[in-house]
This record gives sequence, structure tokens and C-alpha cells, in this order.
Amino acid sequence: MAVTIRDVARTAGVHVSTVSRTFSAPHLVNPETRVRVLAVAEELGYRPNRAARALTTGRTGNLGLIVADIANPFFPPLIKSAQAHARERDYHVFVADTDEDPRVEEELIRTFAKQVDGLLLCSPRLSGRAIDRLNVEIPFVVVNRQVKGLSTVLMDVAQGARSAVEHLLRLGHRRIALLAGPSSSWNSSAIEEAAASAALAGGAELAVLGPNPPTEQGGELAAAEVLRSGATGVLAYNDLIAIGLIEALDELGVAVPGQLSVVGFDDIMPARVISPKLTTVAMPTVAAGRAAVDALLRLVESPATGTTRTTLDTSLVVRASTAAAPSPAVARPR
Amino acid sequence: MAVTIRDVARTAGVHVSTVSRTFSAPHLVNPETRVRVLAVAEELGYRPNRAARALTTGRTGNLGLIVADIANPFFPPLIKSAQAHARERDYHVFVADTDEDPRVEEELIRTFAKQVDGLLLCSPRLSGRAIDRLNVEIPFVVVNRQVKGLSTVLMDVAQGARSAVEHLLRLGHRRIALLAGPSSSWNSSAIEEAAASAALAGGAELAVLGPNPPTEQGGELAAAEVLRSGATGVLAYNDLIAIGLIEALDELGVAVPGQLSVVGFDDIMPARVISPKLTTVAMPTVAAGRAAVDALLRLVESPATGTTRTTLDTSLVVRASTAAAPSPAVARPR
DNA sequence: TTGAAAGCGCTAACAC
DNA sequence: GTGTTAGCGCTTTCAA
Repeated sequence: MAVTIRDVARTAGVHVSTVSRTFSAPHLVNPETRVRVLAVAEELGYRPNRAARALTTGRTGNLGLIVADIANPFFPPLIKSAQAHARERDYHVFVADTDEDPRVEEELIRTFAKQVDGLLLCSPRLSGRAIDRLNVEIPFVVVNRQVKGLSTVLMDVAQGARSAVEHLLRLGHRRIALLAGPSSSWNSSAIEEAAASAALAGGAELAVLGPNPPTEQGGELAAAEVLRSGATGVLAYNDLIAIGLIEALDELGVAVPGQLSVVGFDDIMPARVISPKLTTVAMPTVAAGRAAVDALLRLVESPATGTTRTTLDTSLVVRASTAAAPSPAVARPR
Repeated sequence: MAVTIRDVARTAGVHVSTVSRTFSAPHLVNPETRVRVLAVAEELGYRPNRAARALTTGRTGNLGLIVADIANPFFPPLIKSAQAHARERDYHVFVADTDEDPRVEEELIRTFAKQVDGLLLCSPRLSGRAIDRLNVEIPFVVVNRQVKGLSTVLMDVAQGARSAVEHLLRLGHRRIALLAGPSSSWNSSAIEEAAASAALAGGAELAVLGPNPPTEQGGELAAAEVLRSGATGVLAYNDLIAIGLIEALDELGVAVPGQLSVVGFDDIMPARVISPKLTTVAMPTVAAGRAAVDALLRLVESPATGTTRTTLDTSLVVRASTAAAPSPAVARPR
């Protein structure tokens, strides 16, 4: 067994409570004693057992971060940003992946509940009711989803969707397809709504296709349907879908952006690398990671303060996957 | 405070130990009592506190997974595979990222030490000595690095490097540059050694360039040096470096594979998507995640059995970033 | 400023 | 088959 507070106390010739105080309330202990205790602790390689500490204090110094899919390049920057920011505040963050499965998500929340002080839920697939129910056990901050009564960090996807649609409109597209994400995704609904109203305002049609799995494969499988829809411009729920679509289109010999313009969401790395480079709505993932940790720590450290809501701006990055609509549409009488 | 074993005991009219047994040794309790206890537990929403349990049993049911960089697409598949496999064995896995910083790595190991039963160290940047020292506190399985005395899971990068070099040799390349990874990377040394001997055997020169950060930027920054080296073929430590290099080369107007052939390592998603599609050595990350969990659980559950070593095969995936060396080299007298 | 002692939620002998 | 009890490593009153 590792070295405990008892070992330190014994060899330093003090009581355990003194050792404890040396670490958790140094100002309450005589400087000389403190120095001696610290020296012994150092020598023995003593490290306070956070789990045991948590048992009495109810505080672990850990945060949990649950994401839908760690393999989606959208998440890692957010995770890293959260970890770095938490570390500055002397917290550690443990990450887990739900595989887009609400049941796994619930189980993870329960497992984390006793081992961390608070939880960051990124793109949760759980129902609002389930979230509320679980929230009594542990503080949450929800990212990428609006849940009333909870602290949330949102990225303004509605604004992003509007910009994307307007961009397509400006290029002369009059029939636009939206490749929706999972039906449990709050962002997907927000995108759909905003895209629909922007299309309407611009006198264009919006065909909503989906739900689609938020993966490359989701995009590949949707290619045929996109073609069938007669759209000249496509807005995809995320870059993974957009990339899968572009690859499938390439197989089918459909030129992007010549015959079909494609816009994604997220601005993940492969989006910059694919050919044609993807026009996409960049998400402020790094800022979101920071904001989420801030909000959570506020909740954890001063529960009295209420919940917070943060909405971060998104911005359209125009690259090479969008171009003027093919002539028939452009030439259409006004 | 959440519901504890005491609450369940009280409302079920039994002693806490009976409740405890209901969960940890059900066969020792009268079926009727068990049913009643379970019912009450369910109703009250009781969940055993794993941290408290760990205090007495020394077992948490959690595993830790530490990676150098969660944002490197190489890791997520390994992480997912480990999580899924651990879940089958009724363990949870918590992930943390070291940002390639050995100090952070050490701190994370210490933090994890008391909260998990064992640790998966993926591509650790710590010295072998430090790893040994920390290992007394908690069982390790090391992935992507050979550490004697410890259980390891290796991917056969030497074989991969050999295949890659031979592939370039067959295409007529006689001057090959190797973009090395971080000097603390065990794999990088292994690749270098294997590539050197394969090049030698094939009568080609190998110029080792680096160390380079294992990132896109690392590749971008190395482009000038690659050009200066006069190499016609490049083997990069990983796909990120290869991709960064290709992008920089594109900026500089150097044709890939026309003027320069590029091979990467890992086979991450963007490698399939970049143009030209990247020739690369595929790493068995999914198998590695499984194997690592198996090895760790063996260590955790029956410490008596010794350590294990697993080496998994890699395979060269030939795509479009490699082609015959430009004519001067090809035409060179034999 | 320090020691003594109770207790956090749970398990594991040991009795009954 | 179930209750009793003594901790696991630590913090936190309360006294001294």
C-alpha cells in the first residue's frame, strides 16, 4: 500500500490531524512543524488520497467531461481547452465517450457522479427529463444544447446556418438540401430552423434530409438522396457528413462545387485538407471549453450563484466547395 | 447528499452489511431479502459509491488512459476501442491528455493512481526511470513503447518502416528523408533504425531530419529542409507531419508525388481525404486498445501472472502520394 | 498550535 | 442468513 497520512505523522512525530492541516490549512500550523511535516512528506513521497479526502469533504478536485464521440475531430480541441483551463484552476478532468448511446451516457454520468465535483455534458443525447433527473446528484454544464434551468454553453449555430444559407443564396442557389444530424441533437434542430427561415426569406426551397448519423458514413449514404432532391447546394449538419458526401459524390462523378456546392459545420482539420477545401461554419470550440469549465467551477465552488448561459459566435469560412449554382438555376427568370 | 447504503438498510429493515452483500456477494443473501433490498435500492435510486468502496477493497472498477495528445486523430480509435472493451468487462475508463508534456504526464499518473485500478500509458514521454518509479503505485500497461519489466503493447513500426522504405526503393528512390518524431518517442527511434537498415540494404541513402513535433505544423516547418536534403522520397513519423508537409509543398509549388513521394504513419482519417491521398503505414489501433485493456486487466485481477508483451502487425497502404522517382534518379546507372 | 475522536460510505471478518 | 464491529485515508470539530 502507498504511504498514508499516518506514516507521515508517525515519522514526523506529530498527529495525523497536524499533517492534514499542513496540506489543507497550512496557516493553522506552526511554521517549523509545517516545514518538518512537508520535508517528511516529500521524503516519503506522500500524496494525499483525493478519493479519501472526497469522502469527508465531498470534493474531489476532479471534473468529468462526457462527449458523444471522441473520434469526431470536433471534440478534441474542446477537450484540450477544458483540460488546460481546469488545470490552471487546479482541477483535473477525466473524459469519457458515450458512443452516441444515451444509455451509456446515463451510466457514465452515474459512475462519474461520485468521483468528480461536476460534469461537462457535451452534445448530450439524453432526454431533457433524464438530464434533470440526474442533475440532482451532481452539477452539470451542458454544451451544445439548451436545457432550461441548467448552465449552458451554446455555439450560435443558428447564426452559422443563416450565414451559410445566405452565402448559397448569393451564389444563386435556389434549391438547398439540409443534411440533418441525429434527431436527438439539439444543434441539428436549431440549424434546421434557422436554415429554413433563411431560405424562406431568400425565396429558396429547403429540403430537409435525414436524420443522418453524424459521421463520414452518414454523408456517404446520403449522397443518392441529395442527388435525387435536385438541390444545387447542400448544408450538412457537420463536416464529417459533408466530407463523406463529397467523397461519395466524387465516386459518382459529380463535380463539387461545379454541379453541387457543399457547406459543413465545425471546421475540423480534414475540412481544410480535403479537395475541394470545405466551406464550413467554424465553431468556437476552444472558447467553449474554457467557458464550460468556468461555468462549472462557478457552480461547484459557489452553488449559491445561479446558472449561466453563454452563447458563442460562429463564423462562416468560405473555401472551395461552394461556387455559383449551375447555369439553369442562375439563368432562371427573376 | 445522495442516498447511501444506510438509507437503503433503514428503509429495507436490514443491516447495512446485508445491503452491502446484496451488491457484492448476492449469493450470500436470502433471495427474499435480496429482492426486497434491490427493490428499495431501485426505488431510492441508490448507487454504490465506488470511491468509498475503493477505500476498503482497494478496487475502483476504473481504468485510466493517458495519451500524449487527444487531438491527434491517431488516438481516438484506440481510446474508443479500449473503452468499449473495458465496458464489456465492467470497467470504466477515464481519459486524460498530457499535451506531450512529461511533467503533466507525471502529475496525471499520480492523480489517477488512487482513483483507478490500473493505467494505460499511450506513447508516454516520461523517461523509463520515471515510469519505473511511478509503477510501484499502480499497475501500468505501456502502449507504443518498450519498457523492460512492464507489460507492453507495441505496433510493429519497424516492419512498417521497412515496408515503406522498400516501397520507395521499388519506385526508384535512392535518396530518402526521414522526418523523425519527438526525441522522447520510442516509436520514432524504432522507425529510424528500421528505415536506416532497409535503406542501406537497398543501396539508398537515408537522411534523418528532426526531431519534429508530431503535428501538422511540424510537417510544414520541415518542408524547406526536406527540399534542401535533395530527397525524392520522404517517410514521416506520422500522418500529421506528412499532411503538413504536403500542404507546405503545395504552397511551394512542389508536386506530390511528381517531384516528391511522401509516406506517413498511422492512417488517420484525413490521410484518406487529402489530395493526393496519402500512402501510409496503417496502425492496428483498435486491436491495440483491446490488447492493452486485456493486459491491464490481467495485471489488475491476477497480479501473480507476470507481464505480457504484445506486438501487433502494421501494414503499408499504398495510395496516391507515392510514385516513381523523378527521372534523373531513375535513369541513374546501376 | 496541537491532539483526540468522530465520522464520510463502504466492506470484511467474525459472531450469532 | 444476518447483525456487529472495526477499519480504509482523510478532514474537522472540540478540547487542551
